[in-house]
Amino acid sequence: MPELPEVQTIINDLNKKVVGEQIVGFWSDWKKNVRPSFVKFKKETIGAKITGARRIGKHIIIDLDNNNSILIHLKMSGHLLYKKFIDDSLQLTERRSFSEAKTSSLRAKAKQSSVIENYFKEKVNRYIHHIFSFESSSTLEFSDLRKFGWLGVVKTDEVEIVKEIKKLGVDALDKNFTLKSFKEILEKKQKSIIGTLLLDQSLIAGIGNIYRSEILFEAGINPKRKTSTLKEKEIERIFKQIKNILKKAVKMRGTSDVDYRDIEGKKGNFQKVLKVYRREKEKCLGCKGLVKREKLGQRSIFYCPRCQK
DNA sequence: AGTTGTGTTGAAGA
DNA sequence: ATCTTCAACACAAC
Repeated sequence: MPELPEVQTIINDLNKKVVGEQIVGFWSDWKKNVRPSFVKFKKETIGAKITGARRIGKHIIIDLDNNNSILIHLKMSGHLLYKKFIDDSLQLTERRSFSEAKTSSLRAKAKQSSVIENYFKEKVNRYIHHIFSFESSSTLEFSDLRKFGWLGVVKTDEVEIVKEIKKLGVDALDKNFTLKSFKEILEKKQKSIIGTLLLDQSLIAGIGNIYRSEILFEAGINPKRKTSTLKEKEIERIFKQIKNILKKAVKMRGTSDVDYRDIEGKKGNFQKVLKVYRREKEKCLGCKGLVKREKLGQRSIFYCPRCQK
């Protein structure tokens, strides 16, 4: 789910709210996605204080004061939730058992308590698989319905050599990603389809399925164009919109089209200004035509065939 | 009730 | 190399 703007929003909030917290506990019920292992992860993180958070592409990096860093990828359905105040009636173990219960009698029992019922009304609280607890008694919880997300601990000075990070291309909002470097990437990838190229994290890191559609709409470029056919002016338009759309989406705290939430469980705002994403068969906002949905590779792409040439 | 799609990305196959 | 398909997983919508 989260693309660059959502991850950046999480990073900004972590830096505001979680820096200084000391980790005193870590719990997980999906240990196979904890690296290098649940036991080693605990050993390397417990007792340390959080010194800051940063981002590379869609990866979250939480730096600790013991020369270790926690790496997190939220993949499709991951969320980080920071909970300052945990109601006494909602102890961790209790929340866990209700969370696992889903439809059973335990769930029925959960409904008898209005606090717990409210808690589980937010879907994001029903799939918590990893929990950090802090000395202050607040928690950082990793909710992940589809369990694709992972987290791990590495030495801070070895973050860049983790294979997932190492193979990333330049970050889309990094100042080193310039029009010149964009042109060089296109030069090397003459045979690529522009809509597909924008998703390739090994070339440019951070753009996902929502923003590639929005970027190409704003640039007026048909997603199926081969990169070799793009004219100078068109390349400039795409580049400008990559920066423009991503920055605007960060300002608006990301897109909560379906289930993205910030670390307080609140929605972003960019879904209110989406122009083509998930608007198939609706009126194009630039002309009288209809927004089209097609498959590019395995993924849906949304565009206006009239506005995007 | 079975099929299809979902904001990600790695690995396997061609 | 490079592209396509599948798999990880759970759920909602058709």
